[in-house]
Amino acid sequence: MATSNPEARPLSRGQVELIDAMVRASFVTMAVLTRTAAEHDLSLTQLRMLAILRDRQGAMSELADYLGLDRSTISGLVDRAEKRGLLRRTPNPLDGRGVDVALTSEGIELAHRGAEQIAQALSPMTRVLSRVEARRLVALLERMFGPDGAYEP
Amino acid sequence: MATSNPEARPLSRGQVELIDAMVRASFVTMAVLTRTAAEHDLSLTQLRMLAILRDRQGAMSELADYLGLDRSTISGLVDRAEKRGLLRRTPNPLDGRGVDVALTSEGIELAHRGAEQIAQALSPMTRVLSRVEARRLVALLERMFGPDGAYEP
DNA sequence: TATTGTTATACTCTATAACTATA
DNA sequence: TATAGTTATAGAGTATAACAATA
Repeated sequence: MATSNPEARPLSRGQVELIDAMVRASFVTMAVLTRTAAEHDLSLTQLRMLAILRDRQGAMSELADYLGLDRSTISGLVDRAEKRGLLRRTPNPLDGRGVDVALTSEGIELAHRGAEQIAQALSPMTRVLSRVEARRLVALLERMFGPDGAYEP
Repeated sequence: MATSNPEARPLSRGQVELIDAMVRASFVTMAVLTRTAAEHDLSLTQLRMLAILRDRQGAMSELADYLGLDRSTISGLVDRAEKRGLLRRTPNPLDGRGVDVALTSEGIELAHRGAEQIAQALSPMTRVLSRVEARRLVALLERMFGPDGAYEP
């Protein structure tokens, strides 16, 4: 439900400008990510799943937590990726209900190439900044959104 | 197809850190946008459409250009929004083939509330920065992604 | 009883292809 | 012929509800 909050704290002009800039930058960044994923016939969600599984394999339910999606949604995502040979399901030996998921070598390679290609696709923008500016921007973004690892793309 | 480019220019460590930070920040921002839209039973695409139409009404095909989507996709989006009373189609009086789209007052109000609520939802993060830092961040983002208006969220 | 995962169902988003009406 | 828009179709992503198997 829409929690209407008519007495929200008013935002300064500078705050609004920053929010607009962040939203705009995010849309551009996501568009690059989506396009890069599509070049490999992957959705953004599939690419995120590969990125997560590259760092840590685990149970279906853990995957659901990381991606913030329902378990039934994960079943479908894993189905399609498994059919493409990108990952494999294995029954959890300790819990008869559990199913673990791990990338195949093909999946690992695709995740790696995807990450590399995203970086290349974004680099024309990031290269605009000097070394000092880049470091400053990273520091500001981490102040706002938390340091490395707080979120899993 | 995946244009594999094995000889892409290598990226410095600083560049990679900046790219990672931008991607992470974008995912967080988009998650806030998606959640806020969902509170009004809107998809992110629907919210974008309302935001675009708030600034300028126009032809279906213009909407397709702004959103970067196929015209057939726009037909469906407009169908559902029209059924909800958020916008209205009117035949273009100058071109018998054309159909113009404009928000209803209900649509305008929802677009306005949506934008306000997004700003409120993002403000806990942006407020972390001082006035000077915020201004600096906006300048850096605009250097990278172009100034206001280059992209339409 | 509670949890894990799957399945059935329904809806949105998206593109492609085929179509119509107009230019 | 070319353009604007719609429709039919197909497939992915998503959630809810119902379910089976296991804990």
